[in-house]
Amino acid sequence: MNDVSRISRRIALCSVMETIVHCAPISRASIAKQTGLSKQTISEIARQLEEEGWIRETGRTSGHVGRTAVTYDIVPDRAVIAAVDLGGTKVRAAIADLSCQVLSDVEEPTDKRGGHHVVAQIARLCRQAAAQEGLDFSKVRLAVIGVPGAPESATGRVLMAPNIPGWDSIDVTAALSQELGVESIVENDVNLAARGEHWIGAGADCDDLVLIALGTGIGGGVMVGGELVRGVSNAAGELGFLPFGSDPFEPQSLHMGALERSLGSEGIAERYKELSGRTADVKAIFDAAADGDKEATKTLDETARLLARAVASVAAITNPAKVILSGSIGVRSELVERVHALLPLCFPRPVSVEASALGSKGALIGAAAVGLASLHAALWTAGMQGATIALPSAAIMRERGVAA
Amino acid sequence: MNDVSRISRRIALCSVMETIVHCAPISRASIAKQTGLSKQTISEIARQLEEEGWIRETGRTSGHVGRTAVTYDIVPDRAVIAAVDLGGTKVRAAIADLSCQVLSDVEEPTDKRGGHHVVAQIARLCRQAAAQEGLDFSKVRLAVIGVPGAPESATGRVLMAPNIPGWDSIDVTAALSQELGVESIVENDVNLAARGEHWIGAGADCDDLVLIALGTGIGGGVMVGGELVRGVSNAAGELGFLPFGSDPFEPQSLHMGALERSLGSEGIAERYKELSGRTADVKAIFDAAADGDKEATKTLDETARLLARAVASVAAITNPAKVILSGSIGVRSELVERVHALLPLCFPRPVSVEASALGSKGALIGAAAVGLASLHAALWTAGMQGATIALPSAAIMRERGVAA
DNA sequence: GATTTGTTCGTCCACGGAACGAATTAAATC
DNA sequence: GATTTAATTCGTTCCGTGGACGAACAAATC
Repeated sequence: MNDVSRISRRIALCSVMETIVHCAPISRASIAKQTGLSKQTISEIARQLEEEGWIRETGRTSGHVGRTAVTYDIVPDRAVIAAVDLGGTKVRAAIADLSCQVLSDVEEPTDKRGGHHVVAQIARLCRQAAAQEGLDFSKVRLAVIGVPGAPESATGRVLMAPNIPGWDSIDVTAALSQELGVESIVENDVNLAARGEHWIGAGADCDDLVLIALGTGIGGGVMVGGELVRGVSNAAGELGFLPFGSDPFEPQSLHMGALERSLGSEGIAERYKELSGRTADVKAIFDAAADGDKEATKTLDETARLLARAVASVAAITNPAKVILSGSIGVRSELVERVHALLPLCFPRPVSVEASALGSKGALIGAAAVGLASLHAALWTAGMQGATIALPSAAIMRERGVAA
Repeated sequence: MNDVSRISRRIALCSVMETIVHCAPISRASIAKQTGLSKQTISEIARQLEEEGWIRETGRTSGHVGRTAVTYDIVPDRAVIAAVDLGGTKVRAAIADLSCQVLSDVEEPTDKRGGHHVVAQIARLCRQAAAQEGLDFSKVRLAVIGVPGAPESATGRVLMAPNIPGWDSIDVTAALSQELGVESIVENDVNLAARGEHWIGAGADCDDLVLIALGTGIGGGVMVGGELVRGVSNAAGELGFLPFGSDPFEPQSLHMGALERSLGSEGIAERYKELSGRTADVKAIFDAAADGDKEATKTLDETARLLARAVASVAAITNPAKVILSGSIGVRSELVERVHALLPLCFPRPVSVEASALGSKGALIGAAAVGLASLHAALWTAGMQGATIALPSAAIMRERGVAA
């Protein structure tokens, strides 16, 4: 027997697993109803899954007419993944299990020495996170690492990550895989944040969205049809290089993009200085504006105009249902509200603009989402073209008490 | 037997059809080798396909050791589709058959009365194209119509199509389906052009590309991972609304986008007038520049700078492997070369920029591509998630003598 | 004779449906 | 209130069928 004839079992198995992940605990009869497969097919598959340790009996139904049913549940720690959010100042790691719970979040300041030190730090944090849940690290099958910068898939290097010295010259993916002993996926952190919001955050209700992260710099995560857009060199969503805000043809705009120069935190501070003559960091400018400082208010207005233009740009190109603002600066309601007011003045179509729901956990949750989807795919769909096991919906996750 | 158990046959059938479409004429033994299915499975399926009239014997192999093989081929006119490119000034229609040949291109000036008159005209042209190939119109299964504007899938109206009066208030899709008696798909013409270039044009070697059409106005077709990006309201690629070029917050920018106002043909002519005081249309400006007119040259420089910024914008957001310039103005080498020179000055990553290979036939070929893919899907994949029959590659099509 | 094509035959996987026993609740009767 | 009966649901066994594969073999050609 070759590929094709076993494929129906594969499909059946996937749809059973998906149903259990979504609806556990659930009886075999219910699975049969949901999947449309016959009861004895379900029984066969359930027997196999139980033998292999993926699921187990957890109880029985009661209280309604008819025979009680045995209910099955995922064995959550049969396989887990590690999710990591590497920032310029701190690293966070978490473990996510097969039932899609995100567990044991640990955190540390980023090792300033960069290079292999950070690789080792990540590996240590992952082990620590696993240990904290009482899990043997061998249960970890995959690590997803969100990084600020553009991972280059061919070489494993991470380009444009100024806060992590040395990562543009070592094969980070290989080093991490080696250090952890499992496959690792390195992905841009803003992309992951978008994936996170799409799973259980502000974008859970739409498959076409863009997340704009505004902090020290500006970045974007683009999703089309529920899939992340990575681009040919993992550089999609580099909104900092949108050619307006400052003169895009000035040579410096090749290093720090035209928009980033005027919309990044430095640019905002500079604008305030130009208007008022005073030096202040972004937080101080927000405070000053709240206290009625004219120039600070003007600075925020100007900033929001640029942000609105950035939103208009992505809306013009990918026409998303929603644009999510995130990052320490992007989530400020002063900005979000200004964008609400300004966007209709420069873009004719309605675009829903919202602040991030997951905040600083976005990238970590996104890493979990990517990792779990990838794990499911590796374990069960096994190369079936187009077949995927959807993650449980935001509604289900809320029900299970996973707060954002 | 229900869905699941028949699925392996479905998959086998799809992969046999794909192989025949790609490699016809081909023997059953070769199909078996290519698909990995066993010889007798292929024989069974071939028998069924022949009975249903999809394929037929066309010859026998000879000249090599061993028994001669019977070769099979698609019955090309067993089912065909109609492809239509509706422009503001003319309508073109073509028939494309199952073997993916695009036949019998007919053309007419667009009926200026708009509305149902244009619907009727399209239907007539489609019938005419079929008749020209000696095909009974009942062979046509599907029509794909490229239109300038944004089709609204919910209502079937076509928004923002100023040259076709009335189409923003009638259900065009339904009217066409009714008039033709077959399902019809209405799609933005620039999107289709992108799809066409991706199939057998300048973008045949990459799955992430953006086509920018520069003519009277400016539009974009975005492909990510080999799929068209339509956006939540079919308005992806509305590059005219990129917020630079003119002041995006001027109220008029809500009607004609900021970039379109300065990069559309009117904007170019206006720029020339401002610089030189002379009135000229775009073609005359190109001619004047060729004759050494300083202001005309300056106008083109300015235009190319804006175009380069538009390219930079899409490159920053979706990071395509290639940007294809098309449209009567966009393909001019004077512009393409200037963009080649200017883009590296305002965008740090390499992006391949090329002129369209299909020219004015792009949308028509794209419509054929969309239609054929959809027809294949309807006939054989029949709702199998993720399964697709790929169109024959550009190389195969070239071999068959389909010139761009 | 070597090689390739295409058919026939037997086998095996996998799904579905019917029938049935088991387990439980709801209703009816004593 | 206790007991019997009906209804319902769960899960298994058994059998039929679709469909793929491999082996063997006939046919056709160099």
